[in-house]
Amino acid sequence: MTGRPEDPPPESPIRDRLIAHVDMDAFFVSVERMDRLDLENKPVIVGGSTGRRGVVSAASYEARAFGVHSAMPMARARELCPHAVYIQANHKKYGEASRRVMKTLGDFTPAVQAVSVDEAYLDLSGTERLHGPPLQTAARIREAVLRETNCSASIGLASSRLVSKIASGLSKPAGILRVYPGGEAAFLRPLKVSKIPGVGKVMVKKLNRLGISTVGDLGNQSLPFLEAQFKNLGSELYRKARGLDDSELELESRPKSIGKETTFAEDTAERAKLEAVLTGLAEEASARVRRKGLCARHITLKLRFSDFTTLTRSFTLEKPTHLDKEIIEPALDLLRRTCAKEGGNRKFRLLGVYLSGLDEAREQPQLFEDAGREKEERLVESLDRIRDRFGHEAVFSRKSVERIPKP
DNA sequence: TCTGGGGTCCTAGGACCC
DNA sequence: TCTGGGGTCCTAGGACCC
Repeated sequence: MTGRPEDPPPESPIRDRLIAHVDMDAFFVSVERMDRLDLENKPVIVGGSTGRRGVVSAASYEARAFGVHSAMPMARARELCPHAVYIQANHKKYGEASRRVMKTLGDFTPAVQAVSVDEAYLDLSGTERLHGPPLQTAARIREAVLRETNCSASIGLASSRLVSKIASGLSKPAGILRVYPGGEAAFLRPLKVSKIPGVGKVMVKKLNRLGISTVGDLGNQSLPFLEAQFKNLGSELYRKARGLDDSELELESRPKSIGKETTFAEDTAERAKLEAVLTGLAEEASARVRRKGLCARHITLKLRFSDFTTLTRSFTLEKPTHLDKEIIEPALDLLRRTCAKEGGNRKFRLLGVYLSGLDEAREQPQLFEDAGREKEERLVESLDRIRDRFGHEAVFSRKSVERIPKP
């Protein structure tokens, strides 16, 4: 990262950067509209997949007019907007559309950080001679995305990730908003504190209790006061309120964790079913870890009871692994121990497995006692090949098959 | 109204080591 | 006998994001 001629000298002001935050508008809805012209101008709601137990993943602007928003329980959405078109979320489809969006963004700069399926930061610093003035560049990016994917995007332009993200949010839908260097604090001052990324429901409540409702109010507080109230978060708030953010784009990153969880259509206390489901979840999570060429050291079991209380139990392996059976066994063990201790006869609402402590999979030295392991490696390899062609459901372990009740 | 599934980051206590 | 200080790892929980 050092010594390249285009790097600015370290003392040069960071605000010379030009960061764009590209945020797709109601992305899942746009993708669904690609192959359904009849959805144009109608309220459309894309929702979760667990029977009636879903939440809204995306709502078209027509649906939002009725008060529907993402993360809202589907039951509530149906009350507010019964005449909307309801569509089951298809994440595979959105992932493919997302790749096309990111590829299009990559035509403007190699410095693209995809932060989620529908959002990316672009570092456009120094591209003015190539692309022209920033606002014009943003308009061309928006048009290119629309042309290539038929999806609408909003774009914020500013000197940092923080401010460009807030700007894109305010410009929605299909807008472009630029905050000029030096104007960050004035731009932020009138906004509600909830506009600051990282300030959620809990923090808003706490701030409001202190008489702080706008970013301007927040900016009037002293650093010691905010630190006393919020510890480390306080100093972050102090900086964010002033639009200060010198964080870099993360252009290449390895995931920190990979997990798979599911909410049952109906709560259950049936041990055989729980173990079968957990086995399936662990297999799928470890298959995804393998696909990325990684190994995991920590296994976390997540469970949620009928009353929505949620707990996690984790276990650290001696050696990282990506083998199904080395993950399934400890996961089942965590489940059994937890049931014995605090399960009682409580019904479960959700089960999940998360794998973390991820690292590159390394070739293990071939020891004699590893013959069984070697066999296991070849087994999962061939299973993965089948799954690559036919999907994860093409192959089940004996355990998860035996115990999954026939639909 | 009744709460998905994929994640990230932070905090904090206790164990353990030097 | 009374009792250090720092660092790292493990575990659990919680806020937050899309």
